[in-house]
Amino acid sequence: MSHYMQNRSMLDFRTDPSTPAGLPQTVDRALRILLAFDRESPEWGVTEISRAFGLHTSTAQRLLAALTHRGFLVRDDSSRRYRIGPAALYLGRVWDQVGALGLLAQPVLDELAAFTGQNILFALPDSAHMRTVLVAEGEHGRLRDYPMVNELYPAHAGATSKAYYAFLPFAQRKRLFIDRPLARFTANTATDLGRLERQFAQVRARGWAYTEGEYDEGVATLAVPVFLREEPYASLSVGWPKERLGEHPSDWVDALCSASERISLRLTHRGR
Amino acid sequence: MSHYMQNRSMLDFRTDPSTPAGLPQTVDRALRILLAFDRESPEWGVTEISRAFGLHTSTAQRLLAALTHRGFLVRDDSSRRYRIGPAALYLGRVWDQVGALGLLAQPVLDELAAFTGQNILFALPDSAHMRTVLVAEGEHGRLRDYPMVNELYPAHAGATSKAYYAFLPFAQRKRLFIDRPLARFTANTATDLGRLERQFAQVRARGWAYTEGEYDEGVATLAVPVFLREEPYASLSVGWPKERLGEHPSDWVDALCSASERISLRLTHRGR
DNA sequence: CTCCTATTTTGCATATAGTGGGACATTCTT
DNA sequence: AAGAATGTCCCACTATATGCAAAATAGGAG
Repeated sequence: MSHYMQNRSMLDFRTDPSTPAGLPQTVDRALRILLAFDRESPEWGVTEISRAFGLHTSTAQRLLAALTHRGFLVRDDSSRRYRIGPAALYLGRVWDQVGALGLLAQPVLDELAAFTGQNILFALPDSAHMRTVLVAEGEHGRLRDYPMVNELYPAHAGATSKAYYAFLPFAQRKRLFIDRPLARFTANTATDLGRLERQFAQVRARGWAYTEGEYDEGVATLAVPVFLREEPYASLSVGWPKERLGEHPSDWVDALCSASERISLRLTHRGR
Repeated sequence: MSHYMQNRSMLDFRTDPSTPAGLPQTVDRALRILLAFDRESPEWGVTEISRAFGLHTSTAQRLLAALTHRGFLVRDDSSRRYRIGPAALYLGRVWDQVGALGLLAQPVLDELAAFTGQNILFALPDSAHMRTVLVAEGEHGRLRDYPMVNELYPAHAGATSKAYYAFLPFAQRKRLFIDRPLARFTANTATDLGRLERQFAQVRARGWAYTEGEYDEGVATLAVPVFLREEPYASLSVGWPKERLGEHPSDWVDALCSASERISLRLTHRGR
């Protein structure tokens, strides 16, 4: 297991308490407050915020009101507590619509494609599948050979899916596979839940997934997860036609891992 | 066509230029600047921002830097222009993870369910389908009769899908239906592209969709679109078993439309 | 290549504008 | 009903964001 997965919970833009000199401190405080609304603590009162950030209640109250005025928070009038507001939905849609993910990650994929010479794939989970959202073409792999944007791969077949779903909490993964038979695509597809779970365990132990023709008969794939803070977020993979097996796949593990980490860093607004 | 669809582009939290007295103006400026990054203008320079908001370049520069420092924007060093940052992705995920949509919309659905006595459904588009994300149970409709959360309905069958897909730009809708045969679910399912497109046109003209047993044989559905700013965002519908047809469906059109509008208002941070 | 223009960045003095203290109001507890 | 905790409002003060001006950098034209 490569080293990069240890420090996923480092300091990032959410938790760093310092306001760099010269920047409007009021704005920075407001943004830090906004980022405090997460899954673990989705609701905050004025006093809680003031304590958590060492501010006067008066100040906290005004900052919360300012965030609320633009829809970043909403206030429940009966409980007087604040929650995340519709501007969060709006920003998330803008992120998608302008293809911001691509602007951040594509350069990393392109480097990988140049390094390996093979096609690179970036895929996001989508209802018990992985959906390719970014691709980079390597010199030895014409895109027609293999992946296109917006293709779907089932959760139980192929390294791309395995690298992601292996790191989902067991309860969530289980829910995906009960009541649905595991379709067989090739002779290598695991159609037995026990065997599949053992494969996932191996992927977790190694930190990467390698499959040969589990979904597409002639294709070998090497994949690693991409993390967003503590959670698996996406999957990054190299794919190549099996007959060109020459290169030893483990040669690319390090490159994939370091690319995955760079993307993670960018997605949490650390490293460039 | 009911009246509510006229004023979709009213003033909302994004465009209102006034900072209410007592609120920290710096914060409000920063948030307004952040909201200026949308699909139409995804990139801004310091001067552009300063002109658009009537600020000194110096001020604009510091506010942009503050937003960047917390990951809400990213700066392209070569062009010195700013784009939306990964904090937008983060906030969007928080919005989803804490079920903020439900907190905003569920009360409206519950009222509708009480008013109509039937089951109410709120569905979001999901790769050529509609996925139910919120339901409310009416006294005459046990949930078992009809909808559950997380069910999928194909884009070409049933009022729930029609109300949404009718308002997609033609080019986008077309892409969903080419190369895929339209599956037939019942005798009423439209499997011909021309006929389907005429149905969409009718939905647009009326502002609502009504179908009987196009997907589930025994079910009648009345649905309206929910808009987010200018774009269709979701679908809101009443469903009931056809044998209880007694009530005239058009009685519920107004209630559905006004509920849809209330949800829209909340999603753009106007009305309560 | 050099000059010119447009844009961005930095430093600093000023006064605007955010802050914290505290009083008042409200809600929840016991 | 009394007390505790939380939220809101108002005001004086000075911390802090601002505008100015100059320097630095980039881009375009000749």
